Amino acid sequence: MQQSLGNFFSEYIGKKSIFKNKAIIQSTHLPVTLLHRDEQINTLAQILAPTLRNEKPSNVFLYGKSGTGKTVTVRYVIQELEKITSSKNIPLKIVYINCKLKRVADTEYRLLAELNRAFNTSIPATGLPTDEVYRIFVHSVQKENKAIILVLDEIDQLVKKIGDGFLYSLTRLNESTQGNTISIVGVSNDLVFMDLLDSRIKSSLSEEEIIFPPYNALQIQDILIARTIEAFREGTIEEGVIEKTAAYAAREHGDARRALELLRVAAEIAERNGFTNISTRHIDEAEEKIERDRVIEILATQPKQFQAALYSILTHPSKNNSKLYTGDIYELYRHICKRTGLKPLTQRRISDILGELDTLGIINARIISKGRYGRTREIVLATPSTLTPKIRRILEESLEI
DNA sequence: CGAGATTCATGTGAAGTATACCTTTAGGCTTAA
DNA sequence: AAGCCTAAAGGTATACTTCACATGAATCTCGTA
Repeated sequence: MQQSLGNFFSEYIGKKSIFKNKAIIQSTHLPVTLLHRDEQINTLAQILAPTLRNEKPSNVFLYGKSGTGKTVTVRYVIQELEKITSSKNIPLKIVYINCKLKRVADTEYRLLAELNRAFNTSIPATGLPTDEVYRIFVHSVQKENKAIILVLDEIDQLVKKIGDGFLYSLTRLNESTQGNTISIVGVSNDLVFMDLLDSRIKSSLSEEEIIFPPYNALQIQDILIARTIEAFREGTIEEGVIEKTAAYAAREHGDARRALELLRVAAEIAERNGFTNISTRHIDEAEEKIERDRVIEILATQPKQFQAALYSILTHPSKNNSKLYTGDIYELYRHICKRTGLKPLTQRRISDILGELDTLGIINARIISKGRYGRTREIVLATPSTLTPKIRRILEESLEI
């Protein structure tokens, strides 16, 4: 056994890797040139350029569905901007925050705390008044004495959750930081997100807007080819793989990030199974694996109560696939709490939790009215049924059932 | 038969509570002069 | 006397509970044709 492991390792070294440079297709990689986004890059650069002359640039909003290159464009422009500012000693600081990450920036307070962290000021998780945290932030800004560009990625998530008040506070911050301007670059996946905003905020925040249209299949192919040339050894990609990947991605509103991920995971699968080439079959496997990993990742990081609620949905004895309703779930949930020693929450709270599980995309919880028989959420699992046993095992383990 | 009232099961908003954690402050102790 | 530590006081954010009211179509009621 151990002998063969040694063989395995030495063989592993001897084997030629499919990858030439794996980092190229990892999601953190920032390519040297961005394809098919010249217009957006130029516009954004023009908007932000005034910082180079110590003038406050307009606030900008970037729209576009996921994987249309928003984040990468921002990162690219930021990088170039920072190169200039640091070489010419222009006082500018750029802060990038992803609002989607739970527990990092999903309330106003936590966003502020994160902002302060960017200025190397640590803020306790609780205990301070929010306006105190604002004051600390203003103080840090003045101490650094630089113009600030604040990039808020996935800002729509945050606004949906806690409203738009914080945006108002942020724009007003300019009045209290004498001389040091703060500009906001908002990035949103939601195209109609603006409608949720208060009109005052809307006008001050979206002085400029940049739209990111989805890539079409050909553009995705371009992107994939450009990356694969650098990332993979020559001839490791079989005929039709690129096309198939692009087609998959185009089906999902032209999501380039997804396409690249698909390709990377496919390569990993191929390599692990001892293939020297990536074939279309690996793409299919990759698609499955990505979905699996995503669900499992979400699951594992959920609080116990969420897991218990989900477990109720999963194990509810609704034989003939009949629809599940909040009441049914809650009843079973209480049972599960009793068995696991978990303190049962109220139905009110479970109602909210079901809503959150819905936004996480693990379940579909549609609110319906059954007329005479009341109003409730109609709940269906949103995960592929092949995953159910696995999810179940994970939950059972975590809940110690 | 059809318009309007009723009904159910739960959605939803607001206000209150428990918990965990923060800063400030005051008192007591130690230390150095 | 100054400095430091500790504990209590006073305050906050967050997750949750409690209370009260809102929702909306199936069903019921009852006047009318």
